[in-house]
Amino acid sequence: MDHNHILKELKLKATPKRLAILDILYHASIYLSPDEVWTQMKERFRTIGLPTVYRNLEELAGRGIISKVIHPDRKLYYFFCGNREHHHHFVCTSCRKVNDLSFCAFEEIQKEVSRTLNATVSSHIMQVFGICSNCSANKEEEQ
Amino acid sequence: MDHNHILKELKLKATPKRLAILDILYHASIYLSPDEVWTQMKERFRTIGLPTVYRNLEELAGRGIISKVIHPDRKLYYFFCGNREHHHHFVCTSCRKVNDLSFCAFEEIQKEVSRTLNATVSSHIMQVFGICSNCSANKEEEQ
DNA sequence: TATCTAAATAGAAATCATTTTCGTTTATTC
DNA sequence: GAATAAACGAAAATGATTTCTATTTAGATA
Repeated sequence: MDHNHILKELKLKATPKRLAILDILYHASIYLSPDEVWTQMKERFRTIGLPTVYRNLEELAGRGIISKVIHPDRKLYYFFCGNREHHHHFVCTSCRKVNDLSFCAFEEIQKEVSRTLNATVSSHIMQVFGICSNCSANKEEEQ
Repeated sequence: MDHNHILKELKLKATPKRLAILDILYHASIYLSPDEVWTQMKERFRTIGLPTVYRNLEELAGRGIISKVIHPDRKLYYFFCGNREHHHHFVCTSCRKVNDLSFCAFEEIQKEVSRTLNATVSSHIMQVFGICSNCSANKEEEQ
C-alpha cells in the first residue's frame, strides 16, 4: 500500500511520522485509541508528541483516509479502512475488529425526514456494536 | 405530567432537585447540555452542585426517562422524550430541536450482520443531523 | 544541489467536560 | 418519629484533547 502516494495526492506532507501513523493503523487489525497509537509510535521514534498523534489522526480522518468510531464511552478510536464509499461499520466490542456493512438507510431516512418534517439531512452517525463470530465461538469454548 | 409518579415506579427518590431537572427538560423545547441544566437549576435552588446534575441526567437517561444525543463534538445533550418505544431522532443543529423518527433499520442491519458476518448485534447508535424546516425558512428570510 | 517557505512537530501547559471522594442531608419505610 | 439507604454539596481529581510557541523539516524552486 503506497501511503506516500495517497498523502501526496491530498497535498499532505509525507512526513515520517505521518506515514508511520498510517502504517500502524494499516497493520493493526483492530481499532486503536490515540494513546495506543502513541505507544506504538514511541517504539519507532525517540521524540514523538501526543499532539502530533492527535493532529494526524484528525487530519487523516477528515480526509477520509482513515475512519473513526465513537465508542459508547465517547472516546474516539481510529482504524484503517480501504473502502472509500460511504458506508458504516460493525464493531466488535470484544476483540475490537471492525467490519464494513453494505447496508445504509440514508436514503430512506432522508425520505422520511423530508416527508414528515420537511427538513434537510446534513449528516448522520450510525454505528453497530456487537460480538463477532470469532469472539462468541471463543466464549463458548471457555464454558 | 406526573413526574413524581414516574420516579416512584422506578424506585428513584422523588427529590425536589431530581423533579426540577425533569421539569426543566420537560419544558425545554430543545436539548440541553448538563451545564445549561445546571444554569437553570441555580435559578431554582440556592445550593445545587454540578455533579448532582450529571448524576441525575445519567440516571434518568439510563432508565429511559430522558434521552441523550452525542453531538459530533462528542458532548452530551439531554432532552425529554415521551416516546418509550425504540426509535431514533432527527436533530436540528441550528435550533437544537429534536424530532422523533419512525424509521429504524435495526432489523435489516441485524439480518445483514447475521448473514454476512455471523455476528450478534448488541446495540446501535443512529443519529441524524440537519436543519429543520423552520430554520431553513428563517435563513431564507435573512437573505 | 542550496535556498526558501509553509506545513509539521515537540514539549509544556492549558482546557474543560465529567467523575470521584467523603462528610452531610433527606426522602422513604416501618 | 426513628432508621437507613439514597441523594447531595463542595472541593478536588481525572483524563482525553487542545493550545501555544519556538523549532524543525518536506517539498518546491532557483
